[in-house]
Amino acid sequence: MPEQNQDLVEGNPLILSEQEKELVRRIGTTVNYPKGQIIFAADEVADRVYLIEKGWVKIYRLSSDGREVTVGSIRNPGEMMGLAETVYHGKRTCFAGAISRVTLVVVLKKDFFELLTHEHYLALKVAKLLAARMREAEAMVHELVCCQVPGRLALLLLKIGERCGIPEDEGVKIELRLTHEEIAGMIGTTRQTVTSLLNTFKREKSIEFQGREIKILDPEKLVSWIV
Amino acid sequence: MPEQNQDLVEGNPLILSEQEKELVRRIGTTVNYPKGQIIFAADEVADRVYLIEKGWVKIYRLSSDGREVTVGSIRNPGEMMGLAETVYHGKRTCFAGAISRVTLVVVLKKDFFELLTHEHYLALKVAKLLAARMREAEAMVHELVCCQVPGRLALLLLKIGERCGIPEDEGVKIELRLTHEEIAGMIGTTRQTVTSLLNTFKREKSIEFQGREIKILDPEKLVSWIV
DNA sequence: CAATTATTGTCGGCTACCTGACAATTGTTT
DNA sequence: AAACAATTGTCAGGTAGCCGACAATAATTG
Repeated sequence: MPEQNQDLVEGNPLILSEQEKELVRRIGTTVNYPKGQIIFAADEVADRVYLIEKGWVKIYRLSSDGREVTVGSIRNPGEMMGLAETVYHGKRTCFAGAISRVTLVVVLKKDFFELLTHEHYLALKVAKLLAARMREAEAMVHELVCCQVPGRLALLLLKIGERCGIPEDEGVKIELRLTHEEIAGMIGTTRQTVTSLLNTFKREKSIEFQGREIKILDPEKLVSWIV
Repeated sequence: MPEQNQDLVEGNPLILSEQEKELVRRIGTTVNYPKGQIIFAADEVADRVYLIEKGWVKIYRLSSDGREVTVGSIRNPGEMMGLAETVYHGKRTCFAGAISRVTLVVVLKKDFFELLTHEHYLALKVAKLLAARMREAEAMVHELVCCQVPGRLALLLLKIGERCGIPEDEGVKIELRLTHEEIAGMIGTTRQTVTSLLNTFKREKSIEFQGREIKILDPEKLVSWIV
């Protein structure tokens, strides 16, 4: 059972506290999705929000040539998703896909808004959450503009490691079984480039492969790729 | 006097309504900044938010080699700024610089939060605002990943035109007097590339220069650059 | 368990775009 | 008006990373 990096829960505005989760659970329905399932799609009406209980979800758009572009980051257990579009407008602009087997609490927009007006400190929490995501998105833009591909890949690995990595002897294991194609979509490059760079990182012993999982051995070395 | 595209005010979540602005004005102080002035800087304590009354502001970060990277879009009159960082954490992560002469209403965090709890529908407005910005940032990421430089420049011109362009006979004039360097920072490319592309656009009569201002003559042609 | 599909590894050519360098023009200061 | 600074225009390398193609594994399916 992957135990979350505990210091990230307290004070992390992205993750709901146990009480907050409880409030959401009370007005929602729990649902399971198998790996690979699409949870919502672009152009659908955004009439519900989700709380992730178990598993990971990727938020992506489709480019004109059909490639998946991960515009948000990966959403972890304890996070909400589908928030921005539900709070704001009518329609989804992106897709949400289950990276692993996922358990979600689904809450209808109407019920969610009612909760927000009653527990009105929650409205502030939502604002904080969106603010934190904003910052993340801005950081992403910054990286895309300033770093080249090796740096972006190194950064991605480090970020994923921090977010949902499992500390082990001699490194941090990333249990998400991302394909190189998925990784490429997250940092704006091609599959081939990801393959070759990961092998470069492996050769210099920054990372190691365990089956299809990646283990970060030397974060320092990865950092040095970030130009 | 640049009159805002009226249909963008109603229903545009980025721009405050007249009543909302009035509420903000009542608890804030009006200040003027000359063109070029830095309004806030990275690492400062984020203890205030701003309402833009007149002029335009760019939100940017500095890359390690000193280039300005515009991570948010340009902020227009009627918009708030400095919101995300004030709502969320302690410190600014980016800079705000006056593109033109600017008039702002400055509101202290404490007072702003008090307003939010009293006029609690305003908290929802803030959430909506941040949600809209999120979407914008995600669109930016998508563009950076999927479009090449000519497409990104075309898109930028079209977006600026829509946001703060002034419809004229035979086109839309962009009154912001952006330098090619500034434009480069907004789409992640170099100054030289911007210069040469703008001239390409001029040659095909998609745009025209009026002094240092740009006028969009043929949006269709610009769209066709977006691969 | 074989058969099929998905994922990874590798390589050569190609091109979009960056880098640096310098001249021409425009804007600003004294 | 002269002097200076900032912005724009242009051009010749150089290169990071894309594209296509194919082989080698690994994972799924019937």
